[in-house]
Amino acid sequence: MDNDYLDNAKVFKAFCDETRLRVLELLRSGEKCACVLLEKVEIGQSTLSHHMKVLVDSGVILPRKQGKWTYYSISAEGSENAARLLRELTTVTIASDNDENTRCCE
Amino acid sequence: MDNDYLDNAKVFKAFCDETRLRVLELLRSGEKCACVLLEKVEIGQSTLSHHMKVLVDSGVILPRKQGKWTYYSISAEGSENAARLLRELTTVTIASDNDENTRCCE
DNA sequence: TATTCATATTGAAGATAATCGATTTGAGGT
DNA sequence: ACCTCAAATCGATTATCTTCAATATGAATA
Repeated sequence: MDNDYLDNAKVFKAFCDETRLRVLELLRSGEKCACVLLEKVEIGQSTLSHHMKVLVDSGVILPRKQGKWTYYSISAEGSENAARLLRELTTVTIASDNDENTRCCE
Repeated sequence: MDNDYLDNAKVFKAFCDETRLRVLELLRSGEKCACVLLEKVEIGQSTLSHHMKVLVDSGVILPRKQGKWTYYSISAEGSENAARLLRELTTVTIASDNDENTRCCE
């Protein structure tokens, strides 16, 4: 129950940081190796690793290990899930202006 | 340019915090006065005010002042903007698996 | 198994965000 | 004008996030 809020918040953490938005933008043109991301975004290796973890945990980014390298790509499923969730969170269930909840302190 | 990242990040900050997700959920059933939100979410008055500012700044929530009271509601326009932006940020422009960017370190 | 290299993890620093109590602002009512 | 009350702002504290350097892990190779 309470965890739902935290789980949902986690999804959108992917889009809340400048560096992660930069990484996402790079991945829009296709799957990339971590080393490629590292040389394009100006941050340290451990910092990139941390951000990739946040992105993967959000479900928006998919990791693929191949030998020593890790490749990352945008997950269509994860993205749709995020979009669907955002819509859910902002869908007004009752449009009535005379809603009892509207009035207060009177 | 650089500000785009920060501006975009700001939109999704609305969904990154447990308390703000609680407020959003309450607003799904229609416009609410700040005092109603205050008694339903267990936080201090100044804290609620801070969160409402973040929500309004994201564009997802619309404030309406009426006398001493402020009413808040989910903005359909702001929500659609956020949904559209999320889709934009996660849309892969080139689906090709043979993308030159995929390969690295070889 | 020893070495190399890519990535993950750890630990510590600094930056940003959340929270609260106290005060201020601003609109209504007396 | 004064008082009242809702909401915003301020100042300080605590918590969370970002970042880096150093170290550990784990896969490939010699």
